[in-house]
Amino acid sequence: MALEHAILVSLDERSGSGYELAQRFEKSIGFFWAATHQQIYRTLKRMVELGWVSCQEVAQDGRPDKKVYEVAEAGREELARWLASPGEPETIRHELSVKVRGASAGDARALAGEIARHRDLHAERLDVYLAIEKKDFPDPSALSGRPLHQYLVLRGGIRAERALVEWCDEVLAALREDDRR
Amino acid sequence: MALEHAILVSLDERSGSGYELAQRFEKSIGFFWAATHQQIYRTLKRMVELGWVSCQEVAQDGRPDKKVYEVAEAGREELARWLASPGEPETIRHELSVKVRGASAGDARALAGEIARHRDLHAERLDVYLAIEKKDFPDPSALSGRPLHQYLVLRGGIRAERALVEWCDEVLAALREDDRR
DNA sequence: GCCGTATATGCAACTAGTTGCACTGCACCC
DNA sequence: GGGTGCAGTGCAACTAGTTGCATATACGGC
Repeated sequence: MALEHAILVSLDERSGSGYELAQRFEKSIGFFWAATHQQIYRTLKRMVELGWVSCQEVAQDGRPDKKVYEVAEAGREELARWLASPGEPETIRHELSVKVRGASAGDARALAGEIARHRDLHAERLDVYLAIEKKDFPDPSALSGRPLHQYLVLRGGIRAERALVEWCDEVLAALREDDRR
Repeated sequence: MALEHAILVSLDERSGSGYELAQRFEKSIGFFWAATHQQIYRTLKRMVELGWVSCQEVAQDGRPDKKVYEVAEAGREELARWLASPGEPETIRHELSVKVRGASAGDARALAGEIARHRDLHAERLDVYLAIEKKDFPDPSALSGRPLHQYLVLRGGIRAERALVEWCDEVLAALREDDRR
């Protein structure tokens, strides 16, 4: 499992509470590793037991107390070990492809609507990524170390979303053409 | 869940046993929806209970008996309903991106080796897809209906693998450059 | 005072997916 | 007659992920 490791990576960048982590998984880390707050809280608990992170309760005024987590020495070791260890390529589960493949069993027009919807969702995501690229990484060739790594991951997101948008367009064009005949 | 639907799509193309389905998930459907034989057998059982597929035991000579599954009327209806119904975009879980983002916490050289390995895996997959494209779809503009849909899904695989190979190359070049400085 | 929203954490029950193993039948080879 | 390997089905136990709900503090608006 990699959720532990995704959390280690995030806490290594900056210590924080479960709540803060959940927000990062909403808007940054979550772009390439999705997780709900439930998963995060449960996993943090386990990681404390493993000694990978340490936990400190912090009282706040105007807000409920929070538990701030920090990567421990054992966590840093585990992270380094995991980074270098071979992993399987992802198991692919792409629902939209299943739908396209099954198109003959249903209404091709309705399916085209669904694909157009996904096309727009991916185009939106792509725009978000491109905006981040422009704002946070105006001069990529000057990057080094951590910011470089963050930039490279963003580049992966851009490539993936762009590929999806283009594929949706290809599918839509082909379905339209097939419909005309 | 979409495994039921992936199975419906596959059985709609051609009826078959759990074993045959498991093989298709290894080499064709599995390119975009992964499933083990365990999942398939369990799900087929459930689908019989739901009335989505019918099952017939077939004696074979020289081999153990098998159960051949076929899409039932209710299954066809369910498939048509599902095709037109909106689905969420996939929850992304891309381990390699997590590793790149965490690169600063470990040995960048070792990580580069891991990325190169994945690059080759994706390049291999890409070659497989391109070979299928060349062999099974020599004239894409003439395609229609089911073969067209199959071709379009293959095109998605090609685009995705190509994007991954190119991203790995970009990451490797950037890490090398950063290492030199 | 009540409602909505944001911060903050968590249990319980469920669904989905993985891993390891077990069994049968038969063919083929040494 | 013993091993290997493919075809074929399946249970049991586990890990991972989802969903619905519960709880508490506190700020601001009506």
